[in-house]
Amino acid sequence: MLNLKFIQENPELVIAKLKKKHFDASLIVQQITALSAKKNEIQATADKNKAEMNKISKEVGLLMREGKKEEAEAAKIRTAELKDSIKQLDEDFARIDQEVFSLQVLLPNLPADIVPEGRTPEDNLVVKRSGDIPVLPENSVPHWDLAKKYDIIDFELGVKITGAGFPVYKGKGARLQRALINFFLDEARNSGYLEIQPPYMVNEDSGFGTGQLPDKEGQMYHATADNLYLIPTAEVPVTNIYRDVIVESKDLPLKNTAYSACFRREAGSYGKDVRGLNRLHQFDKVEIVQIAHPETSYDRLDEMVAHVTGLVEKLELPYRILRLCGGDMSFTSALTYDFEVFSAAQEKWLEVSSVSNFESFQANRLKLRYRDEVTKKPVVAHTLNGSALALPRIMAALLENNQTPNGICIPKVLVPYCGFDMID
RNA sequence: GGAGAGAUGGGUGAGUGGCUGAAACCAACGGUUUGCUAAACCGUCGUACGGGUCAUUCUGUACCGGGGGUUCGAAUCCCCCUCUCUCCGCCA
Repeated sequence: MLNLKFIQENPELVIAKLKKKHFDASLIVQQITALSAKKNEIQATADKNKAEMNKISKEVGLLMREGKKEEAEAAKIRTAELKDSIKQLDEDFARIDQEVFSLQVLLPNLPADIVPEGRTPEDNLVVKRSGDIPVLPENSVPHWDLAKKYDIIDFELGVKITGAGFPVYKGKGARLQRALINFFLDEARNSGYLEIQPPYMVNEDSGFGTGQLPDKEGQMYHATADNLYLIPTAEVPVTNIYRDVIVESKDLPLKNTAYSACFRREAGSYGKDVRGLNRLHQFDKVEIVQIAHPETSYDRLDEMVAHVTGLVEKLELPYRILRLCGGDMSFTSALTYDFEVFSAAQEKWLEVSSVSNFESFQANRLKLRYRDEVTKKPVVAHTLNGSALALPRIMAALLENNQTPNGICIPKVLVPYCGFDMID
């Protein structure tokens, strides 16, 4: 969420910047500034009353000790009135504070200046495109047919055991998954990321910290008996490591990576987009997360984009990098680059990574700060994260693009991880 | 699942109604001393929100797991919740 003081001091700027996200913030901002002013006024009065109350209490204590009981009783007379007033003011304050907060969380993050104008995915800016679209042999088929042909992924079996969107990987399919996970984790470690193995279930506080709660609970699986949520991405548990933490400035940037299974309800998804591996309820992903100094967070973003670029290039997949336009960005992001690989049999680009700088938007909620080296005061840090990478669509593109009449070729870089160079 | 104990600042840990935003020690930071390191000594050493000078400062309030209550006054007493630990049971 946006910082309250920032909204109060820059209402016009907030409204203007959010126009790029096609979000009309004028009413909310106006309500926030009006309520905040009222809130401050109430606090001033309440604090004054509390100060007087504290003073009286102290006096009563002294008088009692001196045995001046009557004077003490006299001093008490005023407290009843003050007490009522304080109670009322505190209630008003809490109510308005809650109102301000619930308005505050409605405001999306401000897009960075270089975010392109636009509303739909068509308006995203292609900043890079690399790799040749493969020419597939005759009778080439999409990955779901390949999965069946070589018996490496069984979608029907997943339906039997759990339901749609929970595939069962078998044999070389399972081994290829495992190879990809290890490859991605090793690459991240070589780029300086600390490997983390996080919990797959999180509590409400964590869901709130990264912004899944309160509004996006419909996208998470909820274990109601224990009130825990299955993670939709490792971003949630990993970023929450730093919830309510003040880190040392010299320790920035903090770089973490984690593999996890990810669970998404994907309520409302349907049609050809969900065919095969294109959209699943459970999938594997290696995530990279950085906690950065505000002044250098965009350098860190570039570094993360370069890291992901290295991955898709080593996998020899044709890819493009998009800078998302204002209308296609997530609520929480200030700048996002999407990576898409070309899936040659489906003949379409598939999103395999999304790398974002959230600036202080997440950190505000998380209360994640660093201590400034000069002022020694806590300052809100910047958070960034990206997929590096999500497996299913990588798998889809690898299977489709590398199919030959004799089987599916494994990219060289994965052969040592797989222990085979061909699925046949 | 059953029984018991507990939750205090970065850590250990004192504190059972006012002089406690909180002892002491450790860690950290700054300094003195020193050829260097160490030791010793001195000092600093919470967060949030608000108000005034808006520059370094000054000041009010809140916070001792969370919420509520008693009281002029609560870390301290009462109630509820959450979590942690120990023992027993079960178990990868």
